[in-house]
Amino acid sequence: MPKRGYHHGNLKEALVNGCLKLIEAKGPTGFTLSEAAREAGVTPAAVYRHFEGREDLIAEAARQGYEIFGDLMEHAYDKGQPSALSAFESTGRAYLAFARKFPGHYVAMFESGISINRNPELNAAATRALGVLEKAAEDLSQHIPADKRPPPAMFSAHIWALSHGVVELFARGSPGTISPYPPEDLLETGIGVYLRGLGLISPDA
Amino acid sequence: MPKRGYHHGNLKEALVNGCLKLIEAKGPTGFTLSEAAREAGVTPAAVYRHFEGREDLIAEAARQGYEIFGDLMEHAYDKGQPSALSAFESTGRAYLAFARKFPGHYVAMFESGISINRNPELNAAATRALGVLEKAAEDLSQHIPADKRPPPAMFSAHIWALSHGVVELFARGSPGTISPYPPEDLLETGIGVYLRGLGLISPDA
DNA sequence: TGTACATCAGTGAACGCGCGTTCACTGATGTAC
DNA sequence: TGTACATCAGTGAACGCGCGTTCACTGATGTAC
Repeated sequence: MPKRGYHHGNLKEALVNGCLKLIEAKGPTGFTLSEAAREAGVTPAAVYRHFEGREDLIAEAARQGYEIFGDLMEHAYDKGQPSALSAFESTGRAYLAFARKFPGHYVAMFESGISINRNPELNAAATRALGVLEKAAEDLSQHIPADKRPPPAMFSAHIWALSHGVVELFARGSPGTISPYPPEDLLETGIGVYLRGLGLISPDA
Repeated sequence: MPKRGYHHGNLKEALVNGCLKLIEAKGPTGFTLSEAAREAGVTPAAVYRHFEGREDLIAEAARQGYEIFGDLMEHAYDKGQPSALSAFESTGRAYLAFARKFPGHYVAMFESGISINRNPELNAAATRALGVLEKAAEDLSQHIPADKRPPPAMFSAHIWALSHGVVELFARGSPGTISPYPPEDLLETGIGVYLRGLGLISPDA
């Protein structure tokens, strides 16, 4: 990568990347705008050419996260078709894969306290991405025996909560919460038991 | 509460309380030592009479949290006896109740990044509290049909993850993650489905 | 009960520092002719 | 192709501010006799 002179060339992206790195290291409220600028090799004042401030920077990081997340989810969903069950399981795995591969984005999206309604672009990206999850859950929900079918929104909330919990507690370096099992296995087995409880998987599978 | 003069009387507790309040409002890295002092109506310098610094203050908040948590868990566990199932479900409900009633403590304990091994007192409190959860899971685990019994550690990791996820996503004001169901119901039904999947509850209960 | 003294828990001033934000500026790039 | 000029993206100095931490200090409390 060539060393640039007075003009950075791609400062906006560089700032987002610096922001993501800092979020991973110190959490969404643990770094300063000046640190982000330094990370990108630039004066704090330069940040204002591209963002309104620190929060605006994080919101952009979150937006980009939702874009990536949405793409991954759609791809996973399509790949699992035409079976509702396999499409669902595929999105579950993709969820965890995303959280592990893009921890900074994940935090910016779900732990930064930035409202999804902060700006229309962010809202649109989030709505699309979360829509895929909902859809996968609704598809599968159709296959649940009617007498034990929970509302799709509840069903999807359960799965999301389990996934999020696994990410937070076991897929991070969080000390004191180490599990002897890899997060992938925990999530897969956890979802498996849950689906069995709904009659979606045969009892002895 | 009488206005005190030069001597505060119970500054240490007041600082912990201020810290908890600030954690709730701004997250574990979102406030300063000076703010905590101000919250307690005292000079920043006074903090050093009781704590080594900001992190030490948070660690004490976490320790107190684990003490309360441990007490609640033990009580819930005992109350559910002698049935392993009802003891287990009782601790599950108590977990969520704790998270809702003591959000500052909860964050200090599980989201602050403070290591459980920071000091022996903290470690002892955490070990005791988490031990109750493990025990409840192990008891119940005995009742799972042998052919579908997951290792107790995995079983308890699933439940903890589900509980934590419900707390993080649905029991907070986190915008954009609102669910139409109260967190209590989500957790209760989620655990219900899960236990059914393990054959611990009859399929048509 | 009174007094002298030790201990304790807070003050407030001081320090150097990094922060966010603004501003006039300047070097680099793009474009019209 | 060359040149003049507009636009753009960054600089660096400046500002006032709140931070963490230290220090000698002082007011309040506890205790010995």
